[in-house]
Amino acid sequence: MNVASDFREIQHMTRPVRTRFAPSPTGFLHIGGARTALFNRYFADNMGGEMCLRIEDTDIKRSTPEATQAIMDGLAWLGVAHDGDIVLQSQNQAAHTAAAHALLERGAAFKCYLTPEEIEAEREKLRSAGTAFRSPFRDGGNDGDGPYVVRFRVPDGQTRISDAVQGDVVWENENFDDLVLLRTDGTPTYMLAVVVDDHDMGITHVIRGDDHLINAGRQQQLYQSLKWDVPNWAHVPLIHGPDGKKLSKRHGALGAEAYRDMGYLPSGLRNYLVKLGWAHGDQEIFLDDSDIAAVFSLDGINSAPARLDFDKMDHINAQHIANIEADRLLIYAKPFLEIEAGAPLSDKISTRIRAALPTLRPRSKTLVELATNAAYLFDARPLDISGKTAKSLRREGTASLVRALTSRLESLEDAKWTADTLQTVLSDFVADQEIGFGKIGAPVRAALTAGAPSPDLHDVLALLGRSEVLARLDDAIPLMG
RNA sequence: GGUCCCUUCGUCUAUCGGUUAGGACGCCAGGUUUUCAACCUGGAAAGAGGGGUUCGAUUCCCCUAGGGACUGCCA
Repeated sequence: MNVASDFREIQHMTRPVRTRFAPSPTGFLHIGGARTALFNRYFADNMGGEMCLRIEDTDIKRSTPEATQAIMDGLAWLGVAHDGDIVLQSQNQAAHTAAAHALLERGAAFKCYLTPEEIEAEREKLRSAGTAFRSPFRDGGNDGDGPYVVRFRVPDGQTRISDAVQGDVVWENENFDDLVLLRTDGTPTYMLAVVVDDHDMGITHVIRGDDHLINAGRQQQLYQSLKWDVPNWAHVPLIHGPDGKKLSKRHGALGAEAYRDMGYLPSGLRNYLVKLGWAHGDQEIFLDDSDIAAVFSLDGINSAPARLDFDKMDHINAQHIANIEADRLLIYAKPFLEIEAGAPLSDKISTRIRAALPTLRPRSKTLVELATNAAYLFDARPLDISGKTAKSLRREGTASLVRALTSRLESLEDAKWTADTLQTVLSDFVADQEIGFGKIGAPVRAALTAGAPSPDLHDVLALLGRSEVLARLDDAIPLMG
């Protein structure tokens, strides 16, 4: 080993970790892509490195600024930050074509004059024969004319990659096509562009979906022909739907924004997603991302595909709702509350909801549930009480009991209108009347909440406030037996 | 068709040749109880099938079956 290669070796080993998330702009941030982004982020954080974002827009026809924006919005909502500027692959064409020409010069690539029709006929034959495509132009000497593409001349032998998740994978090179590097119009293809960009960006670890596993073989050949260092590979299994099939439109909920709209907290989704296919002992709940980053490693990633499980997602999200700080919870919950209320929240209602948070948290797995659980706080008077709930009011003697309670409540001044004193008032009342709590509890709850899910009665009284309670009670008296 | 990847409770997973195969979600039963939750206790529930290797396989190897990816001048 000479000094130069020795130096390169050391440099390679000490190169700072740099990962990348490289989605193609297809319209939204795919939930599987979101998890890939998370893996890249946590791995980089764990290694004290960086994660870059690159948009794979080599296919100009199918790429739009809107789609790119949608992905960025998705990442922003999910809370996955990237380091440095966003790289648009389409901006690096010059480097891509330069690499293709370098390959051409050293005979690792060639010009192929086959027409699309000829190729199609050829592939037809090869498919039944079970062999890979080899261009008749690969060995030169018979220059054609007319339009051509630049193809990679697949080397002989075999290709072995070492994958952090899948282990060592070996292919006979005869299974690889002579793939296109430059199209007829001179534009680079994806396969060339990724290699050049990953190299130019100094990417040390390529962490992506295992639909790219075979591409890693192709790309490694390219790296080697270009005489570049091969990055570390990590191909993570795809996410499947609850039915075990590949995630598709049929399953709904493909994009991150769908999960946002279902009422998941970004931190809850991050927790669920990173735990899907990655394990660290028995720990399931990670409330703090830095705890994940501290223990995240590639060899904790399972090599089998995982199914989405909404029950588990709900459970993890519930833990995050229970623990996130109030201000942030309110920010995320606001749109859901306003949908539930059908109107913007008044200051009075907002204050009421904030006060109710401790009772709202433990019964809400999603923000949608939180909003429905908060409905009793902002429902307009008079409440619409019907069905089974109305029945609990009609019981003989209820009206007089409630009136008795009401007079005690009326005598309670505003300053003493707290959950604690109200609880005492209620239990004293029940004791004095020598009745079970249900006898007064059920109708009062019906009158105050119309049967909507609600916390302990004294909490309901405290949260609603003195005048609202008295008014709602008064509203319901005529309905009582 | 060809190449490659994958296979532990219903689901997500732990186990890095020797365990009563552990945890979580969900489910069931009980407790608490003022609706709905939360919470507490307990329970049922797994190594795809078949061959090897080994004193000993869930763990290593092979075959079969099943699932998946790729097979584009898409990414």
